[in-house]
Amino acid sequence: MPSKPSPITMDAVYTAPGYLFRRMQQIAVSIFVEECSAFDLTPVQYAALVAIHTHPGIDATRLSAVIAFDRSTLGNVIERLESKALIERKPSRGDKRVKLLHLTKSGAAVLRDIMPSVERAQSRMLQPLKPADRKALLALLTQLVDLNNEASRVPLRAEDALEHLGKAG
Amino acid sequence: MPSKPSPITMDAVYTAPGYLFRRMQQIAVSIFVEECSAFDLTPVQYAALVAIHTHPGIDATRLSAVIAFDRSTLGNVIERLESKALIERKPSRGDKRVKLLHLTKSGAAVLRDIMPSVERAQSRMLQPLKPADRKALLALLTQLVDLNNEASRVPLRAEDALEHLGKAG
DNA sequence: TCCATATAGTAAGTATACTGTCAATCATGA
DNA sequence: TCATGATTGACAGTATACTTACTATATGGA
Repeated sequence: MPSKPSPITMDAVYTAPGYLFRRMQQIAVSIFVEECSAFDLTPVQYAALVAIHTHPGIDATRLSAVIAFDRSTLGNVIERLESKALIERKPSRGDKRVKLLHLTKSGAAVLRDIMPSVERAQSRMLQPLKPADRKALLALLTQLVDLNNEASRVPLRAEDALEHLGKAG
Repeated sequence: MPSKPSPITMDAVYTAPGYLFRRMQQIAVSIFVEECSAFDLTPVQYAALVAIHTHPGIDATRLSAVIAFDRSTLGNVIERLESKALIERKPSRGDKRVKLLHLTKSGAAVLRDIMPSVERAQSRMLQPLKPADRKALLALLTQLVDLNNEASRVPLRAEDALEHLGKAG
């Protein structure tokens, strides 16, 4: 038998996981930007720098798979990083379509220097919880993101990204 | 003594709570939009509709406090809801600055009809976890968002929002 | 070789999210 | 009452995030 629709209250919003994920993401960005204000880097730009540092000579499409960010969005992010002279784009010899990404000296220095601030930011996000709860939340979240990988518009493909090494350039 | 900086790996990104919150938020939006595609409503627009339904005659500033969304952003959201004829803006008699928000008949109908899809979406987000883990994650997340409320740019002020009732109009 | 298909990067369009700023309006206190 | 400061909604500007479409280029098979 069909159940009567329950009256709509704000709990329909406040207790919904989607709402909590959104709020927490906004809080996380806010904390990150605050801790890292001296470096003028957003969380997305930071992640891109790390990935380019870890995969020198990666191209934009693979970069998007490695950090699971949208390809179109990433184009703009790359532009901003380039205009700040933190990265360089060089044409690939093998494939005229792709542009290979490398950190500049300045980009490598910024990445090195920002790390302590990033770690402070990441700590602050979970700070209000008891240590055991921090571990539990992180474990559950890691698990959930992994299990939901295919549900995301841009699934994480960490493996694919390694193929390019040695092939391009 | 100062510790040597550890080499930067992708784990600096993958295991960071901020990164996991971002990924999970994107997955959540993706699932919501998919389940609710028949209604052409975004998660933010849905939350606004619920809040306006629950607080008829609320103004934009209080609405922003009730759902903890940025005031500037909310202006655009309200515009879109109005252009879809889901809500109405009426001038307040008491205060010439404010515009009071109400659902239209159409808005109330959409809100009633979309609820099952929203609930399916919210379920799907946590589906991959075991039931006990879903409860645990939700509890920790609720706690963390609440404890971090003041760290967010737009803290939730559910109480404030109730004051307006009976005063305005 | 040539054609169909696939891919890389780009661009346009929409929707959040936040920063500032501004004019109009309101509330308060001298 | 009048000057001051606060509030409301609007706007401009920047940065994600995603969709669709487009060009240039690669690649595979007939």
